[in-house]
Amino acid sequence: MSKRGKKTEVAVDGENEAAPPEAKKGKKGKEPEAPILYEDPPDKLTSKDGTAANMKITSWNVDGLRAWVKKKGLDWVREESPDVICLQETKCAEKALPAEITSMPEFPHKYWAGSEEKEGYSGVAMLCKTEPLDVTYGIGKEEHDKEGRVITAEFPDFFLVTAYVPNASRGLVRLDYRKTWDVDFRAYLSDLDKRKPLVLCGDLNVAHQEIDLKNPKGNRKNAGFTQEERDGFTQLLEAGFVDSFRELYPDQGYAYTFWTYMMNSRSKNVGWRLDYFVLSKALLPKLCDSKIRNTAMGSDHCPITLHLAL
Amino acid sequence: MSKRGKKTEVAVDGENEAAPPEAKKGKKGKEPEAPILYEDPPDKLTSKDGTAANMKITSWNVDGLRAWVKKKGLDWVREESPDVICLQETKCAEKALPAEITSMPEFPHKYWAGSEEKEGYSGVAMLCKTEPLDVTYGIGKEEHDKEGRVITAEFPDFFLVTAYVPNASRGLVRLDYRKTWDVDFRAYLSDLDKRKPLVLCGDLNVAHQEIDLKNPKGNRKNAGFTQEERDGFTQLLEAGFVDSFRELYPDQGYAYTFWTYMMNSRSKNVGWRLDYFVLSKALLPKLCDSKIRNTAMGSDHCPITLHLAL
DNA sequence: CTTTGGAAG
DNA sequence: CTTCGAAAG
Repeated sequence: MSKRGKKTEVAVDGENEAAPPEAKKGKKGKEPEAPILYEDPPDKLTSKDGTAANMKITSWNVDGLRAWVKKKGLDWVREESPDVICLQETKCAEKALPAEITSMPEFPHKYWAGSEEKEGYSGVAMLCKTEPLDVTYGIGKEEHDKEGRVITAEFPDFFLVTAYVPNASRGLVRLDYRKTWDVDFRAYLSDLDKRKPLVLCGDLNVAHQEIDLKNPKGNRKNAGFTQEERDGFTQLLEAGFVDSFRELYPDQGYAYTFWTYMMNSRSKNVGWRLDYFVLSKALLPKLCDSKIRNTAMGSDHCPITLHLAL
Repeated sequence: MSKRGKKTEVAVDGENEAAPPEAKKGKKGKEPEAPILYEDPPDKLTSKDGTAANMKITSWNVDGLRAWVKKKGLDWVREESPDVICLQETKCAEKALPAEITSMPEFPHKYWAGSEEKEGYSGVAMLCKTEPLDVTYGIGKEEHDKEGRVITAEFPDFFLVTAYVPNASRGLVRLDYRKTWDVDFRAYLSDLDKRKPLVLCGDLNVAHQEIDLKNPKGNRKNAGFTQEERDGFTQLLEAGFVDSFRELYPDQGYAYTFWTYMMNSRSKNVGWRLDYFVLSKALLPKLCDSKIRNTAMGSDHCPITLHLAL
């Protein structure tokens, strides 16, 4: 097989695709293009009916908690000062957590989930300023709950679910598993939603539509943009949920939350929107804003922040 | 087994053994002691009969060539400017060598040996200003020659052998193999010595006598100071070779070439003399000096340099 | 404590 | 490209 042929197995985020289509018009295609960056507008702190925001939630795939702490990720969190911070891909056993985070007084209530098999793989966390009514781990299915991917916290007005959805992987070797996950996870969320509206946040490992990644054409066969994964997300929305960012900014392109470390993708804004706040439709009246904090560094993902007026 | 009991498996190079015995006399043993450092005296550049040195050889266990290059190891080599530089523990396949070293014009003649099985394990190199008459790899025994441990170069007046001797390892799990190695390596050197006198340099992974490491008492059961390894070195000398440093400085203690990265051993000079220039007795009249360059940084070993007047 | 390749992303 | 644990020292 030729080198070019093999390329379909990895994400198409290279040099040639750095410039957006518009910028290429009438150009030789060789000179450097100014990357189109998405500038997160000022936070809107009221809901549609004018109620003031009183709940701020941040989600960040940190790609290794220990490295991220060293890169001053916690300083950014302190500055952002959300009521809840949800972290994905902590890659850290609870006993190996740095004291900087386990002793953080701003968040007295801390919850950790890690992979039971592979150390340093997957893992999510939720840190809260106020204590949840209840906290549970996983989605209630043995086959999915050994990799530390989901924490659910119950608050008076909503469930908060943070998730690190399984990556379909190079060569899509785990796409079949991902499809099973998507079905079961959706069932889990639908059940929760019957009890109380919910907020789902985290790295959902899918770019939903073409607008949600820089290179839709080249990535149709790649993990994160297969038809199966996109359909999974569509089905989630059809089950009564909304993509809060897309709800508020239906036509906003170049708004990504992940850039591969390879090929200087971030500096060229060759990225993907993989991180979401997905809300039960019942929470839509409470939605104030859904932000992409793409200037925050420390991971290959950037944080996202949600404002609710409960 | 208790934690204390387990401690016999690893080298005793800790805090408690930092201070040399003399310094402890009449002290509580708690206050910090000034470490006794060995200061390498100025190089002597003539042999016993007054002939000027004309061959300079340096040997350095670099503990990972690529990291060592990044830490400016090559700058030190350029400054030292030996006729031959021998490197051990390169941990680098030939195809992965940094251009900084493969293109180094000071040494037009470069020879590499790497582990055939495990990538990034073991490996030695020899870089020469003048071309050797012949270069061979290994010691002519299949069972020993798959780990890239020996290069032999023939020069007009001597063979130069550089070696990275197998570590007996934690728990001495490889001590049996080491004993076999010692026998076969000694036979190899004896055979060579029949043809032409030789210089053996490298990490011989043994501290010969108590004077050759900071904590002889605690390390009798540890790799590098077992009776078996020490006897192996004694037998090598009995086969007609001399430890050039010890020959010139019979009573010099605190002269080490290796300090574990653990427990700040180097700053306390808690070390071992593991790197040697061993000479055929016939070369003794040519010996000018045998140096320990313990200010050179970039590895857990320091370089050593030999001056000969051929 | 530090290096390396390997899995994973 | 970067994270991590593993093996090795």
